[in-house]
Amino acid sequence: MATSLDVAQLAGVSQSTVSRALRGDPMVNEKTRERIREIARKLDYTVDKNASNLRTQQTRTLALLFFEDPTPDESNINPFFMSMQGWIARVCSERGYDLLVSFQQMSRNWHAEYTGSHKADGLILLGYGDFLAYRSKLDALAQSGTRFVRWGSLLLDQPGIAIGSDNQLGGRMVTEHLVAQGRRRVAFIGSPEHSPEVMERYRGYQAALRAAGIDLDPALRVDAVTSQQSGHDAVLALLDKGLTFDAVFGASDLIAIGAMRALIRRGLKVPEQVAVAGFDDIAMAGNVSPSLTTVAQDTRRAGRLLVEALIALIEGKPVQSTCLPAHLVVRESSVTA
Amino acid sequence: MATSLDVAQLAGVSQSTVSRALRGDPMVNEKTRERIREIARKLDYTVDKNASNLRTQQTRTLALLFFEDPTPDESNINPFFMSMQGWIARVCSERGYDLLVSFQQMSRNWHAEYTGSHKADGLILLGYGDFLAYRSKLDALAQSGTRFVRWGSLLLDQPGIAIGSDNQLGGRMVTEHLVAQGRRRVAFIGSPEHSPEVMERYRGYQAALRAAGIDLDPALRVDAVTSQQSGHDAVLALLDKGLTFDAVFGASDLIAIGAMRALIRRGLKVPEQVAVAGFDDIAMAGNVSPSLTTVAQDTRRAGRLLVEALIALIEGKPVQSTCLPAHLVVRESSVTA
DNA sequence: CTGAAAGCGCTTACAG
DNA sequence: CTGAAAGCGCTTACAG
Repeated sequence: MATSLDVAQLAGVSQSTVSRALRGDPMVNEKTRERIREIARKLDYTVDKNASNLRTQQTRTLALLFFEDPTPDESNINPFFMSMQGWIARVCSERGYDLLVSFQQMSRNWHAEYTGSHKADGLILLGYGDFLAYRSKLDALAQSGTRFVRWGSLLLDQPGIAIGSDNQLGGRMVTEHLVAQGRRRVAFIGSPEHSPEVMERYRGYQAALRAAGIDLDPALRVDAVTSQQSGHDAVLALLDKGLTFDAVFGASDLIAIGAMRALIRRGLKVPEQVAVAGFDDIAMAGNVSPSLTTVAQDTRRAGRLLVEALIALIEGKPVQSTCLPAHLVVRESSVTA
Repeated sequence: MATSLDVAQLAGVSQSTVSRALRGDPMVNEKTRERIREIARKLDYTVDKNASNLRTQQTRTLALLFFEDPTPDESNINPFFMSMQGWIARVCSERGYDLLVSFQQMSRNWHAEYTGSHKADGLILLGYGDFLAYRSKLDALAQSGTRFVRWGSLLLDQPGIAIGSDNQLGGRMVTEHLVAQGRRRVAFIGSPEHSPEVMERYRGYQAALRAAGIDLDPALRVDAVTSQQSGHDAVLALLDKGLTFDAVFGASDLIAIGAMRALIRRGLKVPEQVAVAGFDDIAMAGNVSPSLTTVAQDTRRAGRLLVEALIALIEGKPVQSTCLPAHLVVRESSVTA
């Protein structure tokens, strides 16, 4: 593998000049620069990132950390996050950054592992769940001067920059929509205590019911993690308790789709007998049958914003937390013809 | 940020000893080792990867390269690849490797960029399409001694190690299944010339028809890239030409799902009038309605195999290309009650 | 069992 | 405009 010294030798210049020429330093004579570039190309020479990173103390690499919670579940990742990652990866490459991707349990050392070891200049935190448990890690990150942005709730008391959807408004809109369809007994499936985002969606749900003069029935709230299975089981639990309800708001599309399957399997008609709505607008939502009413989050814009906020942070520019608008997408699962 | 020298100073030993102790060198006195470890922990010291990589000339990083083809499409990545990536990431972390993820167009320099610059010890190539165009890149990779594995076809004349599904058998099984349902006019939607995997699926389709004594009708083959839109448009094209067919085999689930939508929109009953089948078994396949008959590829096993083959390659161990079994998953879209 | 020293391949003041 | 030299923070023969 060629080094800058090999290039220098062939070009008849010093290694310093090669380094300068390849970095486009205008101090280097244009002709020399071109000659050096040509030789480098012929030799398939590429700057050794480890050497240059070591020297400059930066990596031009961002780390994307997925948190799997609460169980290190064997099943697939929420497609919503996958879609986000797609955009994050694109923007990274657009901005000349490499992207390190890693799945994390909330084990000991991830907060020190990336920036301490100079693997990355900054972190993007995605899908972390229980914010109480993570709080101390976030504090440690902030304390150590690590640059990071997280996707999620914009709760006031969390350290660092956050980009997130307007979960509360989203939850409110979707519940208002269900109520507008004449539904009075709206079940909520999800775990507000587990994740601040779900908490916000739940608050929106509460607010909408309150505004409609409908009393909250605590029995209609069932815990669930973000998976079809979990949504499925939650509906069965409601049904088996003999509770009646005419609508289900799943805290995520995966939950809602699982819930819908359970309803249909038990012979209930969606949306006639039970209307269903979710949150996220993953690709599947538009393709299930009946197609799923949901709250769309703009993963494209979110991905871009996350990357750009982090880079700004790294470059020492001012950055603000941002709340993205969410919008209601009405489909078949909530509207009777 | 603490360095090994800081730790050494506090521990009253030399920097070499710190380095040895932290790497678990048994030469170092056990008590000293423990003491050093303790101090390192207190200081939140992490080995600088750039420095150690530079010294050892390896990175313990793998790069995952997605190829978007043929258009640098704005839309989402095939969920099949996303699922694969999930498993790849998990196995990487299990094996102590970091994972660099990058979307590539088949632009100039990706083949030199990763290993030449010591960003990664090896490459995983995913979703590359036109193998003719990539052939020269693969040759260059092989020539430069770059370690790489690719997901895809096991065509004999491609350089390097490949892991792939038995596309031909898969294509054959699904077509045989359609024929067994009494279908005689089976359309194929996909572009064999564009991708070797699709080519193999197409060959399986041909073989199954031949075995059933059904003449191949070239008019029933329509090009499509892997997207719902493309599958949708292909069916419309067939319909608008006035061609008749009683089954559609989409070269991917995305294509098949798009095809199904187009059929339904045009008032055709699936599966009664037209049976539909796909390939991949993405999560959506089981959730659309009617649920989609398809050929399942084991992304979990595939992801593991890709990572382990690449690591073996890096460690200089013998590695073989592997063809994974694919299996038919019969669902509602192909079977009349 | 431990330390002093070389060297991985760069970047960048400093000197000319 | 160019070169000689220091130094980024490690790992690992080599010597003791």
